[in-house]
Amino acid sequence: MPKNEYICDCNVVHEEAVKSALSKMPDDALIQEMSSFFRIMGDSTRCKIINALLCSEMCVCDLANVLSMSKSSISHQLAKMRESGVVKCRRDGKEIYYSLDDEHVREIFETTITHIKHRR
Amino acid sequence: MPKNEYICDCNVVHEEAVKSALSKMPDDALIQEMSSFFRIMGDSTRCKIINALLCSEMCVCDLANVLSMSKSSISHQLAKMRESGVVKCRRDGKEIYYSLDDEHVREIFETTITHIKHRR
DNA sequence: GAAACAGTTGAATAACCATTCAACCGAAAG
DNA sequence: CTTTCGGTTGAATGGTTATTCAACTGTTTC
Repeated sequence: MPKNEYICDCNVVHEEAVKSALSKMPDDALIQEMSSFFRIMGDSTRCKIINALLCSEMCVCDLANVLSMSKSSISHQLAKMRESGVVKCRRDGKEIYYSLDDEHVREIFETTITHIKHRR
Repeated sequence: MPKNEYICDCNVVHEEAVKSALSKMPDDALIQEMSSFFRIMGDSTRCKIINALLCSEMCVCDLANVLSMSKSSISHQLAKMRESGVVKCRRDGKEIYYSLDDEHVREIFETTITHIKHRR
């Protein structure tokens, strides 16, 4: 009789809860997209960008001035934020205007502010 | 006359928007706490942990079995998640039970799932 | 069409971080 | 008090990532 029938280095304590959690676990693609979304939000530079975009859409030069950073650095961040579904953009002449992807992003951001302030 | 009166390497395009965004920028402490919160959510292992905790509270061994990972690894992650206000814990005898810090965390997590699925 | 300017991109460096391993702590049971 | 077991912790390492720099696009204006 095996001492431990589980993969990890300990015995399961609550078998029903483990089975239930396993059955409700989303597929790996969704987990990857979620963690990627949060990872992109999880940087102080990008949080400042999101904060600026809460007010109004902005071009790269505007954001560079708000954050006192180079265009290049801001552009690199915006590219990642766009890829992860945090911001979207539109071109108008020479300028490219960035804004939050949709209201979900605003909601997630503002609920987090509430959460942080609440637990202080 | 200086060609560029701004800190960054380009001219501002929309001065009013920049000023407005600067005046509404939260203090640095809040930005740090927010980005730290999101950074902790932004890892596939930790997203799976949060998913498991949506169902019910769990001890470290339960989570190790759900994720097929070592106790040590799970424990390291939980320590960070606790520090950033994602989970809380309580001791009952030998076991320590972890759960989501509060309903805000659940709301942020579920809104993000909705956002990801919506933009697919 | 050439200059000017908003923005992008790739490579390189330096800082950061997830997992592993081994040792350790603390509560319960014998 | 000793053993057992759930859980924590610190150091080490391999992988990831933010910023800088320099070169490059694409659009407008002259």
